[in-house]
Amino acid sequence: MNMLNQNLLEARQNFIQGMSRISNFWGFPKAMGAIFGAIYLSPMPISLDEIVEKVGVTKGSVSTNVRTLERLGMVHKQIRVGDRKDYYEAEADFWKIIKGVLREREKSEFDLALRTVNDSLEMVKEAKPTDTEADLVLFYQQRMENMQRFFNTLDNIVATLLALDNLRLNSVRTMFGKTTQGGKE
Amino acid sequence: MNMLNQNLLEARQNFIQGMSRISNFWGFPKAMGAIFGAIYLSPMPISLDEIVEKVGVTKGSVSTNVRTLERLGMVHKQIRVGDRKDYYEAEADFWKIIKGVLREREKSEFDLALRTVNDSLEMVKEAKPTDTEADLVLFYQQRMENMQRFFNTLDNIVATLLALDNLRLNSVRTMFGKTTQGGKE
DNA sequence: TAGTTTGTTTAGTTTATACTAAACGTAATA
DNA sequence: TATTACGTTTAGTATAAACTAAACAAACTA
Repeated sequence: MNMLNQNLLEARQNFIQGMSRISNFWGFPKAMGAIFGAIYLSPMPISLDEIVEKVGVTKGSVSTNVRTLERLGMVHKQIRVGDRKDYYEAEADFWKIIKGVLREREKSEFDLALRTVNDSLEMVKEAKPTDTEADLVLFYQQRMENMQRFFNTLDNIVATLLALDNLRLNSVRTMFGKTTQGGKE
Repeated sequence: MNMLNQNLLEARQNFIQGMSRISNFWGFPKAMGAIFGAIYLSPMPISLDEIVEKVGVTKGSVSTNVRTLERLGMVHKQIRVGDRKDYYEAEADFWKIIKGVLREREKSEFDLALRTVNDSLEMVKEAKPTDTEADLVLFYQQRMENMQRFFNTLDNIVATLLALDNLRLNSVRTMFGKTTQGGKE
């Protein structure tokens, strides 16, 4: 099952390398992007060892990275009866992916930002200022509430988008792009 | 010009620390967030040395971090005649900020992603496949074009949002949030 | 039961990044 | 000209993250 065509090999290599760069730029491990690239360009579900071969990193790295890819919904694990290998295939619907990523962030640390601002705001409100401090307290309040509103609005936007997903995000797609994007082909 | 109220000090400290965490989470330097927090909570434009005092990092760190903050449009430098100090004030319109950040990303590395996929796609198209490779070439093309469409759509969305900014993003704000967010107060 | 074949975990190394401390450059002032 | 007051740059250090190599665990196979 070896590929012969040199041009194809180069194209794949170039693509994988590009995914690596993109991944790195967005704050993810380089290998993670490369691994996704390899899986994404595999016509058949691909085993861990094949990924190792195509990407050129160790099994350990692939193992951990592929797990976070799966957690993000970017790849799907496939197990087969009578075969101890795991096989992975890429999620080709990128809108589904960003939905998953948003949901992840939403949960974890997004509303922690909200809580932080809230706490500080409470502390300000509890402060008993002297006359000279009255203006400052007011200013602090305004600023923190301003930020609070912003985070809340962002929160609503994300929530709306996630809810919109029931419609498979078609509305968003058609609202903006000149080109439309299908799901899995 | 020392602040006396202990509660206010704690509130500010808590806020700055929170900004630090948020910054860190989104892949920016911790000090950067803290510095923005300090500037954001200053009623008057604040000098570099005052930032040092309030945040507790060195001048060098503040110098570099404040510069990237300015590049992102999160703070604005203010110079005064007959005063060699630089003063900084925070941009309080967060929608303006994310617009700036998006524009930054847009320019730099976003369409590099597009170019990468494009290049790989070109390489695939130039490949002269054997009969057995025909299917694979087709598959590669489909996958890469699929990703290309996605990036293009994203690009369009960002561009639309940026254009929408002429309306000061009011449409987006009112479209989603239950609460509305004013600009500078 | 011993031996393979798989994926996972761990200990250690490498690498990248952010920070500190201090030198530096520059402009105003005495 | 020397001094002072500022922002910037640089050399070195600390820290965190990602990767490698190898040990390990589990499940199947002979």
